[in-house]
Amino acid sequence: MSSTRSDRAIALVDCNNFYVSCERVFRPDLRHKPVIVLSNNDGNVVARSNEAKKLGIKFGTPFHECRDLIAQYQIHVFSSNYALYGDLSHRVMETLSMFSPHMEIYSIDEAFLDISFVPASERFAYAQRIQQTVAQWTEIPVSVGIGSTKTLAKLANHWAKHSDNACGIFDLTNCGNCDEILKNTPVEEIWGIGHRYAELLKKHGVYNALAFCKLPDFWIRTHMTIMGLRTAWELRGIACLALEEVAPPRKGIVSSRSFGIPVESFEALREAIVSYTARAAAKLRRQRSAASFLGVFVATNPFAREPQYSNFISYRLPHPTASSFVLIRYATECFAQIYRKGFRYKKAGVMLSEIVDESATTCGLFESPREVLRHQRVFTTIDEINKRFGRQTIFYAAEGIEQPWQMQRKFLSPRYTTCWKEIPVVHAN
DNA sequence: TCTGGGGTCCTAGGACCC
DNA sequence: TCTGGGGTCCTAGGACCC
Repeated sequence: MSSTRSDRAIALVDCNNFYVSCERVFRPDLRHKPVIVLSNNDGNVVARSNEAKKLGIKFGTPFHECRDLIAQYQIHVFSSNYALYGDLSHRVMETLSMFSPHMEIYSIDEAFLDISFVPASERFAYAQRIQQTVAQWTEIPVSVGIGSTKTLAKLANHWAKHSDNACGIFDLTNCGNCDEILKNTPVEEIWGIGHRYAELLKKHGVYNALAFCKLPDFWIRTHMTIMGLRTAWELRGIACLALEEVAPPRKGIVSSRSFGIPVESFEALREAIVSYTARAAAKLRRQRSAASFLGVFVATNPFAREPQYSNFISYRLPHPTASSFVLIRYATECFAQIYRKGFRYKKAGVMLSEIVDESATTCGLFESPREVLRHQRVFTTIDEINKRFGRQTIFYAAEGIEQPWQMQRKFLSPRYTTCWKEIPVVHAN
């Protein structure tokens, strides 16, 4: 079980309470104070500072359910500011890329680094350097977990944050008693085991990671599919998950939002649909793909006691495309077919699927190649301008100007790093 | 009053075909 | 009376992740 463990070393670097840490970069007065960040539309709590966690604020709690605690303890509240988080994430990842030639950006706040080239005895110090450099260059605190597989690196990261000596670093490749660590890790903390499988395992008397990876392969395979079996092998130190250094293109792209207020009119809802389609199309072009299938959905608020309606319609495009013009045209047509008057809509969205490489796009039978090329030039230009000067610098008139349906973000902080108008100002006294 | 958004993969079962 | 066997494709649903 242990022979392969020391050969390979994967570090999982994870930003601590990432969204909260981002808010604190330009608000150092908020250090050591309870801070929370809300999901889109100021719906639920999605990030909490350690102080807020200690006060009993749980992940995912609806905002309105914690108002009392917020008032009582003067918790600082922020709406999600993705412009800020995305930019700071990029800076953290750039910094991390200096520490390994092989890196997988796993999410907005996590990356796996292959650090097998670092001798076992120096890995802890290496992790410290990572931590210090990221802190100095970006002000974002990170934790580092090291293991011989991705799953073990994840598990190590858990202990980096939760062990008594919590310095934010834990090296499982260099630890005296791995079995003891696995034994102290509850099954629900294992990466790849969610609450359903955790329940199932506990029902069978399996409570910790050590007991889990000692289960017979056949049992795991039968009850938890091949995915569960991979997880078990990874915990045993046998790598089943490769480092994905190049993100594979998305197979589906969804752009959807809940509205800040219920929307009833055909025109306002159509604005939202056009806006989401434009966003999805831009994502599509960014990964150099084209979509063959388009879906549109609308829904009322399932939590409200009022007439409910939801519908979804999909449409096979005449040929794969990434043209916003084309996609907007079909999305609008689809929307017109499912819209029903007299409902208070809360959410709408657009899905693009059956995604192919842009080189596979063909010119439609009744389109002129010149027209298609013209479209491509227009979008390349628009995308470039929006990239340089900020999203929505150029947008479609049909997206609307006022956009009363926009999501609610009452506690939004400035876009300190991505918008000239909101750049921080230093006052000299 | 107020409840997010965006992804992945696997499996079972049905339709259909030869 | 006997009532095959193997394959593909699609879909819905379930599990997971951040």
